[in-house]
Amino acid sequence: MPELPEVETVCRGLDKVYQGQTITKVEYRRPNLRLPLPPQLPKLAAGKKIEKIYRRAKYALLDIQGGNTILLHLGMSGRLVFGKGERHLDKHDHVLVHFKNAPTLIFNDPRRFGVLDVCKTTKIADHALLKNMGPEPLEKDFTAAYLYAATRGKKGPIKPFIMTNAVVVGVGNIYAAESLFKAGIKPTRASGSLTKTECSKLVKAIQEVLKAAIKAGGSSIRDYVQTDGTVGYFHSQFMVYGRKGAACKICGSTIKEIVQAGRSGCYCPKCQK
DNA sequence: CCTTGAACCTGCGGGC
DNA sequence: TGCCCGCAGGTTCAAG
Repeated sequence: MPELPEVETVCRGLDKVYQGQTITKVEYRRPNLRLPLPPQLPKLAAGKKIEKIYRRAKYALLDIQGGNTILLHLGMSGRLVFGKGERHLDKHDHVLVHFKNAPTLIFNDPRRFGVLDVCKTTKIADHALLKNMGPEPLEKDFTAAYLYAATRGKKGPIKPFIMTNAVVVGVGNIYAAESLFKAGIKPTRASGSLTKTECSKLVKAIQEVLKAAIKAGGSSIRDYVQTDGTVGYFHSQFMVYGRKGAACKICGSTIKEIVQAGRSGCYCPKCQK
């Protein structure tokens, strides 16, 4: 489930629970996820308080005492769950963070596309995983003028383009499809063919879709963090994603599916030009 | 330079 | 019931 709205929601929820809490121990149950787990982290984190938890792109960032920041990426299947006692550990519970006076935080990730790393807080923007990231979609530097300039001369299709982190972060497969529907733009359009007006519509659509999803996610953070996250609370809001063959909620046309850059996506052939 | 495709993993649902 | 196949919210790297 981890797209930007989920990560944002998780960060807000975690911050409430863990800000000011003292880590007693970081425990690895395997040596790596997508990348090796940082061997220095358990020593760096033991006895340190968490100062704050926030988000950049799809990374959760945890500032800890001593000037270090933990980077956490949930990949495709990562979840953060509260510990219920070690007897209930799942085979995909890879990292456990124990606290002096708060529930154990467990990083569970069956597919192991997730990432955990640590670096100096002052160097966070230069971290290899973050340094080439484009603007945040909900910040003021992500504008129609920016997107228009970025798309000039680009021949590739717009959907994979807006999913590129160097262009804008946090727009995953679901919200790319939903945003393009909302903006009335066909996912196969050459990026460079978008007019200024269309860029403006697309920026607005991305922002509105993400904000709405964050709002919906906010109501499900408890389920998401405390249980196994099985809920599909936002599915009912999807206009196109996962709706291949179904009727468009606006015009009734049959929703079509296409594969672009290895990712399948849906669109309405009538509403999207 | 740009774009596409494969690779990294496990689990689940559908078809037979 | 069970096996095989395709597919899944992300990112990176190599090849064309």
